[in-house]
Amino acid sequence: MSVRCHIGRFAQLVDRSVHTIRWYEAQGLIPAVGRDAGGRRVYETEHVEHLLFLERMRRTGMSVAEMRRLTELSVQGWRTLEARKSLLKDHRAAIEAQIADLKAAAHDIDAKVAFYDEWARNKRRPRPERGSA
Amino acid sequence: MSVRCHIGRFAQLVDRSVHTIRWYEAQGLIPAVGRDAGGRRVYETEHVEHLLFLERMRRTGMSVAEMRRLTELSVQGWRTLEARKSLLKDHRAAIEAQIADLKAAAHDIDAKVAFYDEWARNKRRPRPERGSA
DNA sequence: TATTGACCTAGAGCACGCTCTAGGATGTTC
DNA sequence: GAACATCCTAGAGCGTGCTCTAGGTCAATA
Repeated sequence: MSVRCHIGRFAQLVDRSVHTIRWYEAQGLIPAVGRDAGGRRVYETEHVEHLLFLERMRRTGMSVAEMRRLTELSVQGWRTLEARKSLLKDHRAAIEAQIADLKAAAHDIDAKVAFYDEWARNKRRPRPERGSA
Repeated sequence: MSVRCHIGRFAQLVDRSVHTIRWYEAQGLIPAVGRDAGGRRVYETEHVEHLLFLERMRRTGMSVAEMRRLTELSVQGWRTLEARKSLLKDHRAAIEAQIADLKAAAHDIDAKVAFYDEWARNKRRPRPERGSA
């Protein structure tokens, strides 16, 4: 499926606001956006794919600076493949670290809820309080 | 192990700055902090445990508003156990959603890296570009 | 041709979570 | 008793990532 559209439709496709799309472009996150005869931005399939990928990175904690770097590199073609791989591998490591944090927090919550349940059951606060809230 | 200390040591124990600790207290994240004869804050074991738990929540995306709510509830004793459980279960669901996002992103990165590798191997960009960067 | 809606630029404003400054009090050490 | 670290309050400032306003242009529709 091929795309060629103005900013409103594009914003819908990548699930960001029109304001945000223009701001992303100003931040260097969207390469080579064309204009129509009336000066309006025209987006193509590649822009959608690029932004959907960045969106996934953003939602997992990649900063605008890193997304800009990735975008800069990608407009420079094959010479930057290694640099892009390196950036992505760093982000992947950050993702793994986040997953570890999240799993630990989920475990802490389970322990806390069990603590609350015991408290409620016995109608008195249990002694060995591991982590309080 | 039992703790009774001033703000500097406390900040070390929970790995936040002294500034941040005072700010957290102003935000209602630290309940019932005592003072010594000179007016300096005195922290106990329970404060350390409370903050270490909040720190885990914070690192997994819990907002200051939610941490404040949890703190408010916890100073009110057993009557708020259900409310606390509910809040924690909501956060646990948010954590599961984050983990799903992170796993999807890791998968996307792997696909992108594979794409780059094929590009480098063939010295030309592969056709079926699923997600571009 | 008048209206309407989508678009344009430039720049201000905002929510969040800290982070730091200024000016001063306290308390331990030499 | 003087120096120095650590603490205090009140409040300003900052980095990030948007979000919105003002004032105007463009093009399709009635």
